[in-house]
Amino acid sequence: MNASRAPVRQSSVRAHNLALVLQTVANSADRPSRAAIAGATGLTRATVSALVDDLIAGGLLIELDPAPRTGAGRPAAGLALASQGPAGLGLEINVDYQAACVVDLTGAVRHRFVARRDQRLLSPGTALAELGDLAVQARAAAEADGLVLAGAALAVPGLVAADGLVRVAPNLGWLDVRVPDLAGLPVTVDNEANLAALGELRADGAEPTFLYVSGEIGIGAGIVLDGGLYRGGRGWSGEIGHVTVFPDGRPCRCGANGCLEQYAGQEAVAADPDLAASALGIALSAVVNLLDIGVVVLGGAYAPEFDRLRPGIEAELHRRVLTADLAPVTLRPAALGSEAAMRGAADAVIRSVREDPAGWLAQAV
Amino acid sequence: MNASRAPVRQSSVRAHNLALVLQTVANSADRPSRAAIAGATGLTRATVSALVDDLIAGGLLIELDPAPRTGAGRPAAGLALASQGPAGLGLEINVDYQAACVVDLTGAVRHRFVARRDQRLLSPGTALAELGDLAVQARAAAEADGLVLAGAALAVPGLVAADGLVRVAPNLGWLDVRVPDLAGLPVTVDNEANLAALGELRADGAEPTFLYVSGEIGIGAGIVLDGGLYRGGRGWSGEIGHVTVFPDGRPCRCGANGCLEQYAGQEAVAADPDLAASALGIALSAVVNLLDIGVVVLGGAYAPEFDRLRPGIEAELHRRVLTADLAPVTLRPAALGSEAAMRGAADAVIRSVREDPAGWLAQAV
DNA sequence: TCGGATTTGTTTATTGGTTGAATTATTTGG
DNA sequence: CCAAATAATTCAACCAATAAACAAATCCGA
Repeated sequence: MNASRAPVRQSSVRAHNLALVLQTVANSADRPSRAAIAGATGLTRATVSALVDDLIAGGLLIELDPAPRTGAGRPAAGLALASQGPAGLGLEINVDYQAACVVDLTGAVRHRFVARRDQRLLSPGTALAELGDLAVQARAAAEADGLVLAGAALAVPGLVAADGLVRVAPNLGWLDVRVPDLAGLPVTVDNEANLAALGELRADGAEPTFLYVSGEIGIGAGIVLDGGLYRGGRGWSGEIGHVTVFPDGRPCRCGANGCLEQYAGQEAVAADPDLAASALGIALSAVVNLLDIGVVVLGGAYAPEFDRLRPGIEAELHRRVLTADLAPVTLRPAALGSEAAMRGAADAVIRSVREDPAGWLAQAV
Repeated sequence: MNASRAPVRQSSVRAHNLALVLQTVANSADRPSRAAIAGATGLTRATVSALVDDLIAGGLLIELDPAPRTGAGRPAAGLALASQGPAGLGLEINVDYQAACVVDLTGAVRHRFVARRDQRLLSPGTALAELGDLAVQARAAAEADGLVLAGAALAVPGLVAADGLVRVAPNLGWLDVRVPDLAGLPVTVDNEANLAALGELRADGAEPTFLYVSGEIGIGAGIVLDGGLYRGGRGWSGEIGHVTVFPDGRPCRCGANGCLEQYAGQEAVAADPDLAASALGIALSAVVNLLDIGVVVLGGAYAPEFDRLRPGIEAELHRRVLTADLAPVTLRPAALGSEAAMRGAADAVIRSVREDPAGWLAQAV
C-alpha cells in the first residue's frame, strides 16, 4: 500500500525481476518461451535470458520441448516450473484429524498423510508430537522424490499471534501453545480460514479479491485483497463468527448475544438451514458494505450445502448491500474440499519461494 | 500485498530511493542532515547526497541552517520540505457549503475559501461552476505565494467510481455526474469519508491502521490499512451506514431494514444518543471482528458528541469483540474538524508528490 | 533444393545508479 | 594552532538492464 521503508539496490532489482519472471511462468497456461516472457513482462529478451539461466541453474525452472510449432522462425524452448525443486510441507490440526501434505512448485500434491483421531483427547504436546511423526514421514517421502522442503506451515482453528504463538484454539482446547520445529523445519503457524483462503486463491480461475468463509464448528473467514491475505493489525482478522446478527439473540460462548456462529455454525445449519442462510446473508452484507468485495466463497461445511443456502443468502445480500444494483455479489462454493487449509498451508510455503526466488537461490547454494 | 507486475529498471531504483529520502525528511521531527538520512535509510552518504541534490534542484527540499550543535565535527546542513514548491488543491462539496484550500508540501494550510450555501438548490453543473470559481481564486492565491499546484482532489458525499464518475450522491441529488477540470487542473474525485480518513492519517500521532467513521446525514467510513487507504474492488468500501444492526428494525431509504444510519445518523444521535452509541458499537464490533483494527476515529457530527457516545460504544465493543480481552480497541475523536475531508483531499495531492517525487521532477522540467 | 523471411536466443558495448574509499570541509577541544 | 571528529563530495569500480548486432533454427516459396 505505501512505499516500503527499505532502500533499493541493484540486487533488489534482480530479485524483483527474478520473481517477475518466475511468476510469469507460473501464471502462464502454456509453456512460455523466453521471448514470450519478455513480451509479457516488458523486460528485454537479453535480460529474460539471463534471469532464466539463473532460475534454471537454481532448479526452479526447467526447459521443455518446444510447444507445437506455428509459423516460421526458430522454435522456442518452453519453460515450466520445476517439479523436482523446492516443495512446501502443509500441515493441519483440526478437531478430529491431523494431516500433512507435500506440494511441489507447480502446485501438485505429491504426498498426503492423514491421521484421523479426536485431538481433544490429546494434550497439545502429544498432538504436536504425533503431527511431528506425520511431518517426518512426509519429509522422507519428499526427499525420496528428489524434492527439498523449503519450509512448513501449519493451519490451526484458532487465534494465532503474528509471531506464531497459538493464543487460543477453543475447539482443540489449546491456550498459548508454541509450535516447535517439526521434521527439522521451522513451522509457520496460521489460522485455518486464512490458509484455506490462500489455497482457494491458488485454485484455477480465482479472483484476486474475495472473502472465504469457512463453516465448521466455529466460523472463520479469510480476507483476500488484491491477491494477498489481509491479516489485520495483530493477525486476528476474519472473526466473522462473532459478528452480531441479532443484537439480543442467542447467547454465545464468547459472552455476547446473537453472534453469527449461533445461527450458522455447523449444528445450526443442520437444524435450520433457512435461518442459517439468512444470518449468513446479514453478516456477509456487512462485509460487502464495508469492504466492497465482489466475490464470496463458501467453504468447509457450507460447500456441500451450497445450493440449499444460496437463495437465502442472496436474498439478504440483494436487500442489504447498498451497491447491489450497481454490481452484483458473486457467491460460489469452494473449489478445494475439506483439505483446503492444508493445501493452503503448503501453497503458502511455495508462494514464499515464488515471491522471493532470489532468497531461495541464495540459501540453496 | 503482492509483488507488482511491472519490471524494475535502474530508473525505478532511483525513483524509489528519491521517495525514500523525501519521506524520511517528511517524517523527521527535526531537520535531518544528509548523514542522518543515510543512517535512517541504509543508503550511503554518497547516494543520499546525490538524491538530495536532485530534490533540492527540483524544489522539493530546502537546505536550512544547521540544527543546534552538539559535539565536535563539521556542522550538518538541515534539510526540510520546501514550502515554496508544489502544493495541493483540496476541494469539498457538501450539503450546505463548498470549500477549497491550498496545502503546501509541509502540510500547512496556506489558503482557505468557503462558500456557505445549500447545494441541494443547485444543479450539479451550477454547483461545479461555483466550485470552479473557488478553485480559480485558490489557484491565484497559491501562485501569488510562489506555489505551483500539483493537482486537485474533490471530496463528495457519495459513491465514486474508480474513474472519478460520481455515481450517486443522495444528499446532493447527484446522479452520474462527471467532474470537469477546475481552474485548469484535472480533478481526482473521491468519497468524503475516504479523504477525511487520509487527512486524519496525516495528523500528528496517527496510527497506520485505523477506521475513520464520519457521522453526517449519512454515515461513511474510511478504512486505512498500513498507512494506505483501502478503497475496495470498485472504490465503494466503507459503507458502514448500511450495515445491519437490527435485522427487522426501522426501514431505511436504501430499501433494507435496520441499517446503522437509521440509528446513528445525525438526527438519530440528537434524538437518542444512547441508542446511537449502542448501534454504533454493534456495527463497529463487526468491523473490528472482521478486520482486527485497533483504533477507531470518530469524526463529523460524532466528534463534538464524543464524550457522550463513548461509554455506550465501548460497552458494546467490550461485549462483542472476540479479542477484546487480548487487545483493547482505542476510540478517539477526530483531530481535524469539519474540514477534514477538504484537508484530506489536499493531502492526497501532496501525498502523491511525496510518494513519487521522480514523477514530479520529470514533469516540472 | 536452395535462399530469403522470420522468430528465438546470445553476445557485446553502453548506460544508469549505487557503493566504498579517499578527499575535502568545517567545527570543537586541548 | 593543531588534532580529533563529523559532514559532505569526488571518483573509480561494480552490478544490472538496455539496445543493437549476431547466430541459430525453422518455414516457405520458387
